[in-house]
Amino acid sequence: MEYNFREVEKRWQAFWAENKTFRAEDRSSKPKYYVLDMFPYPSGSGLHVGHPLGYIASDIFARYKRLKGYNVLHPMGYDSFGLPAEQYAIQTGQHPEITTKTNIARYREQLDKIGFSFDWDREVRTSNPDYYKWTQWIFIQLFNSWYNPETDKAENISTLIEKLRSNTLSFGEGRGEAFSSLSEKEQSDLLLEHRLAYLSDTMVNWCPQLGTVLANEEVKDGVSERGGYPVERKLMKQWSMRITAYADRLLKDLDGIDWTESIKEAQRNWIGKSEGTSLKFKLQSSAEVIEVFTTRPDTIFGVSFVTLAPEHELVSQLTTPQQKTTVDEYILFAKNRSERERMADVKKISGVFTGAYVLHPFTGKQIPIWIGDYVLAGYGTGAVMAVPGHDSRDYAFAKHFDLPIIEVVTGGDLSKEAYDAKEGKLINSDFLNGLEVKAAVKKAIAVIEEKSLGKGKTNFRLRDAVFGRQRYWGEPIPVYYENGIPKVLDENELPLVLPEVDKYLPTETGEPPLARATNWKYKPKSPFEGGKGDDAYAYEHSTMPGWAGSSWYFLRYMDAHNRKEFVSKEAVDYWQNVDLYIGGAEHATGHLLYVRFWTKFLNDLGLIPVIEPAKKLINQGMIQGVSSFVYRIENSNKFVSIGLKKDFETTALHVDVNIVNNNTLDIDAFKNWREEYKDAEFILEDGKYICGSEVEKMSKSKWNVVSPDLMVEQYGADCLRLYEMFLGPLELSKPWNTNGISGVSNFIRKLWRLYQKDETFSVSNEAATKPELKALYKTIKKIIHDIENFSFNTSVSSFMICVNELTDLKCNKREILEPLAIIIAPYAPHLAEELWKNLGHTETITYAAFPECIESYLVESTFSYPVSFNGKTRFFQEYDLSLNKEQIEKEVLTLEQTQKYLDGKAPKKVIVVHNKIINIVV
RNA sequence: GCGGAUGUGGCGUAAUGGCAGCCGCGCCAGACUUAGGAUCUGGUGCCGAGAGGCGUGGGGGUUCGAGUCCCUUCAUCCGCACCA
Repeated sequence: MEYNFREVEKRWQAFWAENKTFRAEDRSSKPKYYVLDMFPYPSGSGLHVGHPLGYIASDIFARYKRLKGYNVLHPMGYDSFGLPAEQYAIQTGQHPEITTKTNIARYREQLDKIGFSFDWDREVRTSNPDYYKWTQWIFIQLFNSWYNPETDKAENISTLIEKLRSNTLSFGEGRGEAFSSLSEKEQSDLLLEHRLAYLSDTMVNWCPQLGTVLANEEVKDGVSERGGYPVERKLMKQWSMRITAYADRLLKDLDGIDWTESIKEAQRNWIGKSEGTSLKFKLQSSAEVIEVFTTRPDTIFGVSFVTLAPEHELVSQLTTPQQKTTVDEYILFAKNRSERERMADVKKISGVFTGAYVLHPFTGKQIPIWIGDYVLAGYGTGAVMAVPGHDSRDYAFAKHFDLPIIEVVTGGDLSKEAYDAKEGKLINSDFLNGLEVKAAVKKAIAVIEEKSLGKGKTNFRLRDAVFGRQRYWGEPIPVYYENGIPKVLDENELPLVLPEVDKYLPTETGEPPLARATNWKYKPKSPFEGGKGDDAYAYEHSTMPGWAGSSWYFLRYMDAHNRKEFVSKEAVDYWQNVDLYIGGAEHATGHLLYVRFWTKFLNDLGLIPVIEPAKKLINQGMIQGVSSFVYRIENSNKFVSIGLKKDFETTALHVDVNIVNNNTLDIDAFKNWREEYKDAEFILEDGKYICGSEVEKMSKSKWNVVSPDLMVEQYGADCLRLYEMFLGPLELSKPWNTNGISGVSNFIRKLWRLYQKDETFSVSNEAATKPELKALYKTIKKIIHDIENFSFNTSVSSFMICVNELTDLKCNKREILEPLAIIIAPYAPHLAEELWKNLGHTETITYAAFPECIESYLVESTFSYPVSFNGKTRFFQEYDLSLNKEQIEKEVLTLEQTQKYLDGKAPKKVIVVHNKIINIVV
């Protein structure tokens, strides 16, 4: 009886759904294990074969853990707010909610076909009001919190107000003297400078085409990540998240989590901690000072000019009348350059002299002040002390404008380039002379601090995250404005539901789409209810960014239906955090940083017991598409096969990979593919049309998308699962090809046949032989090792070896085949369930016990030693494993073969490695 | 520029410092056959008739022994980047 995967897979999928087989228990005596996939954005084009790669791996792991006796939480949901649905809505007028629902339904259907063991009762959708109510609630907690540097954690804003009132603030600029006497608006403004969710005038990445601001992570090479539109810098009143308060903890806690080194490094880079010193330079002409930040205070005597960012606040004040026109022109020039232009000519040096001077803090010498756009306004103090001898950017600037270059550290050749290395001895440096760089840095800081010229300081590259989006399809920010003062809603007023609008575009006056909503105003309580009963107040019109909902979803799965809390204490105390998180590496500095930030914040408030969202993270590689091309001869409807195309002027056109087999075009299918090709003519080679191919990102527009549905239809879900794992190491990116899938398909049939006798299902109850037991237990050992090391490709290969061996042994015994069904169940669950049932079990295989590895079946009494001479293996000799090294050495030297290879010479040394190898050195 | 990764047959890949190429695809030969893109058997790194030699991007080193460890260099991919 052949294995009918279509019938079997459908039947078991129905069984699992009906019996809620994969439901995680909230209370259990079993140890817990939480396996999470990064939830998908439900796009209109459905899943392609790349999506399931990570899901299959996590599903295997989840199923394995269930067999190992764990209470496994393995949920799935949808990150369903986002730009594509909104873009589509703008084009078609279709409400994003409708397209989102349709897309989700399609995703669900596709996911179900692959046989994932998700606990669907816990599904979450970020665009669902029951969900975003709590996203808004967390926003309110962030608004109501500030970061107390003394306790090094977030606290309720009331503790700050208390400090301001009692004038006991021991840090900051001491602006709280008369807090109580400030107006409500002034108090609000002051508090906004401390709240973790705050409103401020911020330089934002503004994308005119998308009509919204973007976070730094959403801008790549000066253009928007989505759409690729130009992005410019613009000052706007914006909601932001004070993630910088957590910079140090986000950095430090990386050491405690088992994430890939590349992700951790990307985050370290992004946070960009740098330790140095602030240093004040007094202006020559006034009492004002320019403060700079430097990591090389040791080079202080090498300063030959000071450079300010064009946006620096002192620029207009210190520029001399003679230089004013030049400087103003330069500032205008710098301002109008888009980010993209600035990045494009990083190498081009531009700047102007202000005409003003500062005094060197130690020598008192005059130092010219320049303006240059290589200095960034947003980093440090927006001003640098230029040491052209030992900083390559200062060097380039000095060379370009012919400014002096002073050598203060030995070791370089300043006529050629700057010497940036942090080694060498200090020269021309007064009290630092003769010191090594490291010692000089220490000494310089000490002297600077002693003379109150500045102090040790840490800077981060990390910026606060802009949180508002001028978009429709996102969570409304639960804020209204009362006389210009932002106020958050009460918890019982949540969710603030996304209102209906007539169009999904900004208003004519450039307001976000939410400004189109009619009657969408905050109505305060009437005087009868104890309120003031004034006018209705305007709500905030921007919405939250895509990463808001995904920054805490891992918590919601623990308690998905809780109507009173975002997650109950009981649930989070039990489930803690994610044990295994699998997803793409593209979220390294976006989602994965924000989710860590919110986790730490919620922990500070005592709402959850963990400081990190996931203990272990694995990034699956990307599956790329292999595009196929046909070559159309210019001005014709004639296509030439790739081998002959050099004789013609041709245009390469993408062709649907589904009508190309092994680079050979299905000509009839091509003619039917599109009306315009109905009468196409072809120039063939060897009677075939051969297409060209190229590896590209899998995308609809490149016609290289392979949907998992087709694979499932043709080979079955188990085959797809095994094959995707068999492709190679999980972390590796690879182009999709189905060249090897027949091997996996054959393997499944071969495995099925092991359980058959005379064309029907039948296993024997005879006792297994030693070689049979060895074949099985060797595999069990390997599979346990492989799964626990996430080496799924090698485990598929081990299954193949095992089935090959058992086939050779003609093994048909229950003692072997029953455990075999269990160990393969995580990989090929449908097949395993069917075998399990046929073996006479009435329960699902999901909770069977994973077999222990019994080492005694693997013990051998002899070993066939490779005997090598000078490292080259010459022959094999079997010895009893009870023999010790000396005995083997003695034995092996008496062999005729050995004598032959020794060729009369005396062995210099004989190395015997027990159970491994014999090496004779001549 | 900084950081991370990866280089092994025709292809995807495998090898706790111990026989390089497991497993699979492809290919070659054969068996069976109601001629199928089924199934089964054998072969398949390169050079060589053979004995044998050479082989894990290149060059050094450590070691009895290196794909694996160290140094160096090249190539490809990814992330960050006038961050003082």
